[in-house]
Amino acid sequence: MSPSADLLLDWYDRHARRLPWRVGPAERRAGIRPDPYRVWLSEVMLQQTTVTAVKPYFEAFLSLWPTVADLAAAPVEDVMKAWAGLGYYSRARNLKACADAVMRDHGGRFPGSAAALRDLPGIGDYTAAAIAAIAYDEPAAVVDGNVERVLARVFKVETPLPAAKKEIRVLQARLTPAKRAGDYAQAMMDLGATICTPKRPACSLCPWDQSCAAHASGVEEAYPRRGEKADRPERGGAAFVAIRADGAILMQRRPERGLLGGMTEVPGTAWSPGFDRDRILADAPFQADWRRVTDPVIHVFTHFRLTLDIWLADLPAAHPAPAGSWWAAPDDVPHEALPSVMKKAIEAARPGATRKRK
DNA sequence: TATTCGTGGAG
DNA sequence: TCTCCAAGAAT
Repeated sequence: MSPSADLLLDWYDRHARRLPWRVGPAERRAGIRPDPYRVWLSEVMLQQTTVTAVKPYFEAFLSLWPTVADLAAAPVEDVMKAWAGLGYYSRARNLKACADAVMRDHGGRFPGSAAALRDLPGIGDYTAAAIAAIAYDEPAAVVDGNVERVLARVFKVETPLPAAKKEIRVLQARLTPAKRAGDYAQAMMDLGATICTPKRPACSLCPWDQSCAAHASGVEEAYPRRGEKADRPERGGAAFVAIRADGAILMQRRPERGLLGGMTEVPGTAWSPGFDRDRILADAPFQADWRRVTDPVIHVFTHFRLTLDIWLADLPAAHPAPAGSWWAAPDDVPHEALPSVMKKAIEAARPGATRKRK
C-alpha cells in the first residue's frame, strides 16, 4: 500500500504540534491564514536549529520587529545582537538583507510563489517551498531533513544522502496534495520530529506504518543512508580579556565574512591546528600584566574543536582602546553581539560578566 | 559536488 | 565523555 496524504492529514488533524509561529489545522479550516512574515522568520530560524532553541528568539524578534517593515528599518547591528547565541550568523545578515529586498523590490509584501521567494537572500530550495506551502498553500515539494528521513524509510531509498536528495524530491512532489499543501508540509515535519525520529522511531503510532518499506523489514534506523562523516580536527588559540578598573571589557568586531562573521569578540590570536600555547604574548593587543586562566575554554564548532586559552589583564580606568576596538561597559556587555564561544571566554575570565542583571 | 558555516540537548 | 544532529544556504 502506498502512503497517502489523506492518511497523514487525518493524523495531523489529531496530533499537530502547537507552535508559536503555526496556524493549526482547525484554524486553517476556519479560514485563518498565517502571516508570511512570521512563516519566513520561523523558517529561517529553524534552519539546522531545534524548535526549543528557536522559540525564545522568535518571540523576541516578533516583539522587537512585528513586521517586515520594522525589521527592514532596523540597523543590521541590532539584528546581529538579537540573533547572538542562535548560531549560523550569516542567517541574521541575510535575514536583514531579505527584509530590505522585500521592502525595496516587492512593495513590502513577500513574493507569492516559491520560485520568486527562492531569489531572496537566505532563502534556498527548502525555505522557498516551505513558505509557499505554509503561507499560500502552494503545492510545492517541501524537502527538509524530516522529509528526507521519512521518505527514505517509507520507500527504502538506497542512495545515500546527500545524493538521494533529487530522488526524494521527486517522491515528495508526487505525494504532495493539491489541497492543504501547507498542512501536509507541516504534517511531514511533525511526523519526522515526533514519530519517525532518527533513533527508536515510534512506528506503532505512525499513520504510514502499513506503507513503510523499512518498517516492514524492521530496519528503520538504517535509513536514510548517509556517506561517512568527516572527522573533527583540533584547533587552538588564545583570547585576551582586558578588564578596566570600572569593569569595562575590551571588544572588537569580527570581519563580515567567514566564521562568526560580523559578531563581537574579545581580541585574540587566529585559531590554528598547530597553536603553540606558550609563545603567544606577542599577539596581545597591548603590553600588560597578562596571566593565563587555568582552564582553557573548549568549544565545538561544526567542523572543528577549539581549545581556547584565556588571558586576563586588569587595566587602569584611563587605558585607551586600540584602534578598531572599544570598551564595553559592564551593563552593555550582556547586550553585545557575542557568540557563545565569546560568552564562554569572558565568563572564564570574569564570571557573571555576560549575564543580564537588573 | 564538497566545504563552510553554531549551538546545545539527547542518548 | 562522545557522537549525533535540528524545518539548510551560500559558495
